[in-house]
Amino acid sequence: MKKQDPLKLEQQICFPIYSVSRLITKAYKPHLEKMGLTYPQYLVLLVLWEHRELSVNQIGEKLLLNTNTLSPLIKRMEKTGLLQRNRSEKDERTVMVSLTEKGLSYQSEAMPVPEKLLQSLLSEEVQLGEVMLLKDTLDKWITILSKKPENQSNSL
Amino acid sequence: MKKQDPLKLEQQICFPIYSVSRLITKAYKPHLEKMGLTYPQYLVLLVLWEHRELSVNQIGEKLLLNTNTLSPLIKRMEKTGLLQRNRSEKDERTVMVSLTEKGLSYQSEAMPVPEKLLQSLLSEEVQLGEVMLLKDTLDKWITILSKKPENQSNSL
DNA sequence: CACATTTGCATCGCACACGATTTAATTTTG
DNA sequence: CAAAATTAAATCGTGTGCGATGCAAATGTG
Repeated sequence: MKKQDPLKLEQQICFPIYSVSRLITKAYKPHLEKMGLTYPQYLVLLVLWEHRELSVNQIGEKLLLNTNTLSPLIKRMEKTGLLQRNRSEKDERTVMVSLTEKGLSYQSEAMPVPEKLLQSLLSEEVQLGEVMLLKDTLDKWITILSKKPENQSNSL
Repeated sequence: MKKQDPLKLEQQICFPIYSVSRLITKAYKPHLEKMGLTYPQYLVLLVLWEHRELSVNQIGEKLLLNTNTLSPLIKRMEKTGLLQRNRSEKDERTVMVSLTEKGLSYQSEAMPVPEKLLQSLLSEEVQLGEVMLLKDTLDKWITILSKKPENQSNSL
């Protein structure tokens, strides 16, 4: 007999996700600002370390972000010398993004960060297995939520 | 033998949290925009439905948001007639926030929303029990992360 | 009781997010 | 092949988040 009032903050599922997301971004901060990075910029580096060269759209597909978010973000990263933007020759509409030496070189410094962060999230209370379960659930939700074409707006 | 490269996007724990948080906000949108609300504004209403009158700081404690975020947000909500702001008489520094009739009246419309959203997150793949586990983990992380005074910046 | 400190809120600047729109390049279709 | 439709980025406007700072009211200290 747990949920009496679905509007109580403590009963909410979404609020903890929203809060933890912000708290984790904050926990990343001291590690990232040594490199002059924000968390979303770090995510862009992650996919470029893995794929070397991608279009703006391809980065967006991997990070689930649209160009209206990515375009200015990538331009800021170009300005700080992390990456370069080049129009594709095959398709003039496409902008290919690739890392500079500087952007590549940050990989080694970034390597230990996720592990450190994970460690700070583990405790007596929260074991690694539990984290893996959580990740599984979240991954399934990403599949569900990013598929939804237009969310149900019947009674608008 | 799962994690070879800690920098691969798929290995990250934090990225799914970040993405799901944004996707959930988006999933809330069609429900909230009927009332002209954003998700953070909805959160403010949640705590006010529960507590009737709170200072800006008290709202911030419950939502883990600072006044530099809340002040403008609350002013926008005052402008749309959802709540009112009053300086406390006991302490002139304190601004007490309380709901208007309009803000109160939205409660009934908001009531079914969390349940609808939860339903949209459940599936063959994701059962209710799994969601409860996830919430437990996240709540523990909120405790851990919101306690950290200043995050470890040893090698700065 | 003067004065330093603390506290509560607000303001500023910057960086996301994202819906809506624009522009230019490519593809489709008649 | 020309007009229409589609696609890739970018731009615009609004609303968060948040570190840093400012300011006025309250509190603490000698």
